[in-house]
This record gives sequence, C-alpha cells and structure tokens, in this order.
Amino acid sequence: MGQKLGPKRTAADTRQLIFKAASQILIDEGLSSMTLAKVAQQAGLSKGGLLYHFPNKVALVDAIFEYHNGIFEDRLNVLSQEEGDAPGAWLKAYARASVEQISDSETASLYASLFAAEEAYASAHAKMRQKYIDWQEKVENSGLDPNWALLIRLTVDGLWFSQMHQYGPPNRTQQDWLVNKIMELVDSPLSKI
Amino acid sequence: MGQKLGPKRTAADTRQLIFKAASQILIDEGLSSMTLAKVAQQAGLSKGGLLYHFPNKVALVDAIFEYHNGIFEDRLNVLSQEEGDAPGAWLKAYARASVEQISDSETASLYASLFAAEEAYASAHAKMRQKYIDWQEKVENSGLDPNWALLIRLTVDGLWFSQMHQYGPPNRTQQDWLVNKIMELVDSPLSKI
DNA sequence: TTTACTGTACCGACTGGACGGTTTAGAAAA
DNA sequence: TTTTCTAAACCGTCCAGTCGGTACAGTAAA
Repeated sequence: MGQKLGPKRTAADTRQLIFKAASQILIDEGLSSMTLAKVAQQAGLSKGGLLYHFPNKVALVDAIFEYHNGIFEDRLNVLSQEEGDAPGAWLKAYARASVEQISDSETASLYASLFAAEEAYASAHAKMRQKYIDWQEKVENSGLDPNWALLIRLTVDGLWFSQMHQYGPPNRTQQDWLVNKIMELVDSPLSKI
Repeated sequence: MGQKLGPKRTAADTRQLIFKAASQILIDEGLSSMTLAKVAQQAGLSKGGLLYHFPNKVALVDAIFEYHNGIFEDRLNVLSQEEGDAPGAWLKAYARASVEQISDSETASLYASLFAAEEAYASAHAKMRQKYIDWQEKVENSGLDPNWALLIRLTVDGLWFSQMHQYGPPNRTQQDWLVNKIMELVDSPLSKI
C-alpha cells in the first residue's frame, strides 16, 4: 500500500499508442473510417483523451504524417550512411528505402491511405511536397548527371506508386530484376554522360 | 411549323453536363467538396434531378471514372495507331498519352482527386487496378524485353505520379529530356530481347 | 380533336445518421 | 491541492438519400 505509481504512461507513449492505433485503422479500413471515436477506441482511450493529445483531427493527421515520414527518413539516413559517398550513393539509398518500405503489403496499404488523405488535408500535402522537393534536390546533387538521376528517381517512384495502389505491380522476380537494374544504372556509364 | 419538340436535352447530354460539373469541382476544390448538392448546383439542376440520372453517389463516382478513363484510352488508341506496330510502339503511345494528359495542370489536379477517391470508392479502385493490369500486359507484349518494358512503364508512371501530386515534378526542360530519353530507351538495343 | 393516360425529366423539403468538437465532472499522480 | 489526464454526454453541422410532387411530351382511345 502507499505504493508510488508513476503515470500509467507518459504522454509520448500515449502518442505512440495513438499512432499505432490510427495506422492500423488506415491499413484495415482506410481514411474514411478513421474517425476520432474509432482511433480513441482502438488506442484504448476515450475521445476526450485522444483530443487531449491532439487538439483536432487536422493536428492528428499531421502528426501521423510526421510519424511515418520520420520512420522512412530514419531508414533512408541509415541506408545513406551505409552507401557512403560514391556518386549516386544517395539515390541508391532512396531506392533501397523505397522498395523496402513499399514491399510490405501493410505498409503499402497504409501509404495508400496516407496519400489519399493529402487530398483533404492541405497541410500534410504541403509537407509531403516539400519532402519531395528536398529529395529531388539530393537526387540532382547525388553525383550523377542530374537528368539521369531524375529518371532513376521517377522509376523508383513509379514502382512505389504501383505497389502502393496495386496497379499492375511487378511480381517478386520482376522487382528483383528492377532493383538490380536500377543499381546498375546508377553505376553504369550510361548515366555518366 | 408543327415542329416536334423533344425535351430540352437528352439524358445523355445531361449526364455530360454532370460530368463536366463534377470534374470542375474536383479540379477546384477536391473530392471532399464534391457533394451531391454542389454537383447539382454546378450542373444547373437540383439534387433530385441529379439523383434521377445517378441513383447514388457511388454510381456517380463510378461514372466519372469511366468518363475520364474513356478520354485517356481514346487518346491512347489514337496515338497507338500513329505509332504503328514496331517493337515498343504501344509503350511509346502510353508514354505520350500519359505525358500529354498530366502536363496540363487542371488535368493533373483532376486526377489527383480521382486517385484519392479510390480510397473511399472500392469499385472505382477495382476498375483502375484492372486497367493497369491490362496495360501491364500490353507492356509485356509490346515487343521489347518485358523487364525493360516494365522499367520504362514505371518511369512513365513515376512521372505521372510526380506531376499529379506535384511531388518535386520535373520542369519543362527536364520533362522534355525525359520524354526523349524514354523514346530512345524504347528504341535502343538495350531494351530489345 | 378532345380527353385520358403514360413515361421521362426534374424539383426541393425533409430525415436520419455520422462525425468533429465542446463541456463538464472527476480520477489520479505530483 | 494543483496539474495532468480521462470519460462520457452532448451539440451543431453536414450530407446522402427519400419522397411526394410538377411539367411536359408523346400516345391513343373516344
């Protein structure tokens, strides 16, 4: 008795719980089913509790974007470290990170919902646009001919697109060939005018 | 005299009017603003009148998809005729049709809304998935090495993706270079079996 | 050629439910 | 006893879909 209890969890922990809950709903049912009540329920708290952590839905959606983008960028940074600083290193890391994330079908489904969400959530869309602008800048400065580098980036993005929406996506064999070819193209003289 | 008068317009005409109205709303304000009331108003009729032509919103959205997909495929067929049946002809037509459509910023904005809509409208999504499966089949049978053909298709799709969402899209110069290079790649021995 | 009827196109008030957000009351840890 | 956090009832708005009705063109029997 008189046991001293800390808070059940910290605010940061609760936020993580909310991100996980919201993400699971996005994977299973999509954005249109992601109501505040449902997120709260899935996270094991009340709507009021949820809104204590995020003042409104826009803030929640923005935070979910940041959360998942953070995961992607963290991974991108790790892979980028691994690749060193040879010409095209960053582009290779971008390709590897993209393929890695989007090959998991749950992640693909999640991103399909997130990208759809941008239509209704302008601030999230603006954030993503800025990310791509930053990435494109890295692409252009990755040590390859900028045009070729752009072409390769778009190929990766096209793969992402097709996996995300399941638009005639490559099978495993095709994907392996593609990844190898992309890596070759980064290294090959073709891309070094 | 004794002129026989029909209704002010035919049902088909009214449907066209509705497609135009709905599309304009998608361009200007996005899917979340495309309510039945607003579509009706924009088309110059009442909600009841609108629902006379489409029994519910799902049917309307499906029809809008078919309408725009029809426009794309018509253009694709024309360009495909033009290209003849040299190896890679269909892939070139696909690239030209895609770039042509998505380069217009209103069309890009429209498609961004349409693709977002798929998240909430399963039947529209299924239809689009089937389209891409059909296209991928044509890609594989376009007379090039199927893997290379797939890579080129994904590059085109990536360009589409970046233009549609304005994710670090290429500028005019870059786009011209890309299109030329894509055509070259189709023709180059690299992509031949 | 009048009258009665049918089908098509269209109208707009209304309803029922969903959902974002507020409020209030209070528990629990510090 | 103040701060942090939770719960749940409640409110207002929005919106898809319903429904009773109007307008009018063609059809055909009387």
